[in-house]
Amino acid sequence: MDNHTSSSSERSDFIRDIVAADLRDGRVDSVVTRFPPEPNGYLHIGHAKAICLNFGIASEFGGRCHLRFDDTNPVKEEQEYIDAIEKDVRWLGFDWGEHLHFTSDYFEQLYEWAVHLISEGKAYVDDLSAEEIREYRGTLTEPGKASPWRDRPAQENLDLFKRMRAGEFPNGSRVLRARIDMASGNINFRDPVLYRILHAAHPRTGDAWCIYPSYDFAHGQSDAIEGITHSICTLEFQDHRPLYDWFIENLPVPSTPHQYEFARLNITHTVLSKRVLLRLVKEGHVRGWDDPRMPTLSGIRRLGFPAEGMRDFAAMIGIARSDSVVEIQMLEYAVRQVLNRTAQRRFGVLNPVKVVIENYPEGQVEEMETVNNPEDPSAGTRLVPFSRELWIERDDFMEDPPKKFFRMAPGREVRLRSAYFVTCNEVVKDADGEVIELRCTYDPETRGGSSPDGRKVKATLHWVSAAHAVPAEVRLYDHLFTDPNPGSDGRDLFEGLNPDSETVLPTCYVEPSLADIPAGETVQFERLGYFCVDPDSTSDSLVFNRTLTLKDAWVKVQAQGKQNSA
RNA sequence: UGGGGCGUAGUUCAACGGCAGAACGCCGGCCUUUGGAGCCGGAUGCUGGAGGUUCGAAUCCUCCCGCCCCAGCCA
Repeated sequence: MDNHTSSSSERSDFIRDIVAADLRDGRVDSVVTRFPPEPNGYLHIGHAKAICLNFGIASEFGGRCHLRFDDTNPVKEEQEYIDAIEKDVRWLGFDWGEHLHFTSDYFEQLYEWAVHLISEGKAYVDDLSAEEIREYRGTLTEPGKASPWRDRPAQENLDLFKRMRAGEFPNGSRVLRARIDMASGNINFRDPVLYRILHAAHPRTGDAWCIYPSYDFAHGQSDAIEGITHSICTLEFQDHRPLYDWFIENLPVPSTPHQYEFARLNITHTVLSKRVLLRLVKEGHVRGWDDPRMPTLSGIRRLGFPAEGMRDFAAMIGIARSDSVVEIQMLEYAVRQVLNRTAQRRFGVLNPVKVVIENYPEGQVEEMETVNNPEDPSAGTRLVPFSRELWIERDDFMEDPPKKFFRMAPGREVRLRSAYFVTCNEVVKDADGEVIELRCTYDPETRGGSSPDGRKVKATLHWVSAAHAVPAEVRLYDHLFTDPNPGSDGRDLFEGLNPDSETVLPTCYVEPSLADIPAGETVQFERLGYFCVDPDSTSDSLVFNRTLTLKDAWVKVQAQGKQNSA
């Protein structure tokens, strides 16, 4: 497999440069990366960036990438999350092959290595409470001081550590600490905790253990066990790298992995923090982890974002070490690119208003041929029934149109896509003055949508035959937060939630070819946007989620009009 | 006030001592049986600042400024 001529491998960044140099100079024989999620929540778009990076590098350089669950804290972790994470990584398009691993697989080895450190006088059991440890640690500007237990003899430490494992002590009563440097400017070196007592059932090891290793003591050693060559993580772990290296140097590990850090992803109008996402779910601001408004992979999948768009986006934004916030428009662009190419076109009317074509024979039905995707001739054509009474979009008519409104208006001829030219002659209103029906005539010579005399119309409208229409619920989605940088104004994050992030339209009409469309499929409703069939959908009651709108020049004209008149 | 990082168009990134570029966004035009898509064109930078080295600095050096991360028995 030669990826090196493909466009994706032309992309470069400082990490790929390092990998290429390590391979070239023989520091590694082949590259091994890993994606190491903690199963304490669902994966989000920020994780997708890391997944694309790790799996992408492995595939571009002919190496491999492991999926490793960093499951060292049973009080926060659940099997549900493990299952969801595996599903999401696969959905994104990546395969870890044989290399599904769990840090918990290494608990016995990690324990032995802890014993090794104790024997060398490089670790000790501390009886201080959590609060005392914090006090002894010092502050950012003042050095810490030694715990009274710091010089405990190795034999006593060994004995105590064994008894910690045996379950003789309650939670929080003792910890195992590395013995490094209480005065270090790097706080991670001030005798970091290696093991804590947690009498809690673990999703995988059950009650086999009541002491669990900390992240610092587990991560690098797990990398070493798996032969990871490049351990890639986010910037907040930079300060941990010297400690990561310290364990690799002071333990008889089978390989010497190295850690590299990159800037985590931030996106406007949303938030990528597991803590906040968990709150959104638990407090009911959204309906679940897979709510279409959530930036989780399960959320965007339900919204209708294709995995390919997500991967393209990851390639677009690149990898760097500076903090940044990507405009969500860039993600949306990547998604539209894919959907424009792949989504079949259909007719759907969201806010229906009735059209009656007075000179069209009552009871007549014509099957109008129309293309499934102008971007892809191989998608073919389909037949859409046309009849005397139709639904069109309420927004496509104005009784008193402003200058730049091209759509239907009294006396104006427009095209019904793939059907006929029609002209509105009369507007029927109800008692409240609401337009309820548009009486039109059609020109039989314009069948298919073009006129033999060559006359033009400015607008083309989508439509659905009333007699053949399939009712559907359509859920309109918008950004979760109104503010591009949620919480930046210092107010509570949740006050900035967009109240209009979801709008449910219960009475929409779609063309009959959509009657049996399966959940998960995405189509373009012409002129409106992309719509994905929600899992709530049944053949009796269709439900579509609006993935994204199409770019709409008219909304810009409207906005400018408002500005001018203001 | 200790330690570790980061500053290049509005945004995300390139440029690795040799004319500061791309993508997204924005503006204008063309085209159009989607006001979509596509095509063409345009604007936008004191490369955070000040010194220095050099024929030549975004790039190397010094100082300054700003922003981010670290004081969990979370990861």
